[in-house]
Amino acid sequence: MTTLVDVARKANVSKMTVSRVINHPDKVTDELKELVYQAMRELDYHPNMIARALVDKSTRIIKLCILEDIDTTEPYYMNLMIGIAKTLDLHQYSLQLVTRKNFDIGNCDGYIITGMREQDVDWIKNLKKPVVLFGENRYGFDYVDTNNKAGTYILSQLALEKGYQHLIYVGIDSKESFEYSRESGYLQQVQEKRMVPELHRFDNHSHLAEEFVEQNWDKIPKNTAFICASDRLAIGIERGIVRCGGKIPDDFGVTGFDGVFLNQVASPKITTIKQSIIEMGSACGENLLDKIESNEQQGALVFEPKISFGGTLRE
Amino acid sequence: MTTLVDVARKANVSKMTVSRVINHPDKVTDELKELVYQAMRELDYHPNMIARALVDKSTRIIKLCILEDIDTTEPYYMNLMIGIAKTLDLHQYSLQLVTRKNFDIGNCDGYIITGMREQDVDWIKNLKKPVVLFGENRYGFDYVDTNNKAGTYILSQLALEKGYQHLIYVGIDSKESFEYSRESGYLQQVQEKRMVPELHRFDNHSHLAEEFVEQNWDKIPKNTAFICASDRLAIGIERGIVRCGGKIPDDFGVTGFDGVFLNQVASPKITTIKQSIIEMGSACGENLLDKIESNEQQGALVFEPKISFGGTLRE
DNA sequence: ATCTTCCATGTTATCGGTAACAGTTTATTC
DNA sequence: GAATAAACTGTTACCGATAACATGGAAGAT
Repeated sequence: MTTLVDVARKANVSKMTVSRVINHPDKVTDELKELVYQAMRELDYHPNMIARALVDKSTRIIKLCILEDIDTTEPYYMNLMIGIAKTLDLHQYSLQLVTRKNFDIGNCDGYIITGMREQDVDWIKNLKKPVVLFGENRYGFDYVDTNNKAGTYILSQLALEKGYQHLIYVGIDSKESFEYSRESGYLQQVQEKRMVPELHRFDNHSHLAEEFVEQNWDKIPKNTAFICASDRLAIGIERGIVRCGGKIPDDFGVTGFDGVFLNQVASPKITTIKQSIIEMGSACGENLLDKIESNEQQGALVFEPKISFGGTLRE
Repeated sequence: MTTLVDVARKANVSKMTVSRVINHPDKVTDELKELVYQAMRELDYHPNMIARALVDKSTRIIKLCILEDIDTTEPYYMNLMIGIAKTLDLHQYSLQLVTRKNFDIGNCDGYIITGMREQDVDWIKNLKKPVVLFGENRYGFDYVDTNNKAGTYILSQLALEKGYQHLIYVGIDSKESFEYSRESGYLQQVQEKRMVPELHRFDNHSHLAEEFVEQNWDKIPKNTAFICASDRLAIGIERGIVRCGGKIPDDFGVTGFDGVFLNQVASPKITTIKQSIIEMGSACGENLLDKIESNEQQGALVFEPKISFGGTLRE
């Protein structure tokens, strides 16, 4: 492996000059810089990150901590990791997957945390390394997320444009920030149109939504669209309607949120918000690395939602 | 952060002695060792992996390279990563997720490769760091996998015990080693019972298996069990049988292989081989780390298959 | 023309460990 | 009991980089 010294020898300069060419190129004359660059090229030199890390007491490790139960069937986290890993690789950082349990084993330069709930706030506040959350929050932590409010807002709008006359919101029964945002997107749309909002909340299981439809079938008028906070709930609603003999999308509309896996087994497919988790993961990594290098708050990174058209809203 | 020198000072020895207590404890007297251990405890000392890595030119990075298309809906790779990460964490290694494209960016101490095909063999042979494959192979590479042959063998056996009188094997149309093994497990069972084998092969898509059943429905006698090389194919067979009016499990049996995701949406659930990918991932990590530290071939690690009972074979 | 000041470069020490060698003590041998 | 081997422990150099300080020469000030 070629080292700084090899390059220095070849370029006839001290190794410090080489180091400077890499880290503070403005402090070296163009002439020498050219020599050094050439030597680096000829020797195919790549700085040894380990040595550098030893000096500046860094680790070049980023820990990804998934606080939710990850034993799910969703490719969500896989995509997230792929996205993060992609960025980190480019900057020669490596990704370490940890759980709350082995969180403190080994050092790192920063954290990406996802699935944060209220109870985790203090813990996160006390972390001594930069943190970026994946998922919006209202505690001032930097984060990356889809614009949740805009998502339900535009889906509600679309449903109304398609002529559905009642909009029922089916939310997740949790106090997480994204849920509030999704609710408020629906509410805003409904209020702008001077309609009466109707909200229901369940744990995020399709069968609960399905039961809800079955038990309230007689009270649900035709021409209703359900704006759901997740694809999972949307699938449940869809199944409930089908089972009760309702016609989708002619008499009833359904929209979801997520666009990851479940959408692929539903029939017809749910019209939903598509989130490019990979892309968002990349952004997450970049945000964190910027933060590490600049030591400054980077702010939130919000992705504008895109509708993924399925067959659960009229054409 | 406490260092070797801090510990040495506290224990009144040289830092070399502390280093030896950690790496070659047999070369230090018990008396000093005790002193050092105590100092380490009191100071909560943890060796700096970066410094160590600088000396022995290691990186403490393991690259996981997934050669197949990972944009699937299976949680398979997620589980694999969780398993690997678990072990690596314990040994203060970190996991880097790479694709063939960015494979060479940055150094590492070893590779875990999955999804290898014939065309990758030469490339893998030329890698200069230890490699463990996830998935069996016949090129002499160390690997971790389920005992594929035993899997179809015991499923075939089970089907026969349940009284099905014909066994049809539905395989994946590929030349990968695991497929050969699964075929041979079926074949061995069938031959032991002096039955006539019947094999069909398709790309690993459920609809192909489904079409096969529909097109050959009249030729398939009652009391047949289908031994499938994947859950995906099994689901297709199941759907085909249901669509043609066949009764599962009374008149027809179906078994799969994998037990990861698809099993959860099938109705009835497929009787299949359950693979604990997480556990296998851990084993993979351990195997590789042993190899790195001992510099010796570790051999294959084969997990014995376990049947996951669904509703596609008679009670 | 001499004294600063500034800028580009080189030298030294350091990060936290480990290997190789040196020195010291204890045990073994004849 | 002196010579020699064996067993510990300490010293020094080094891994590959960077920061802080030292040096030397050119430009600017007086």
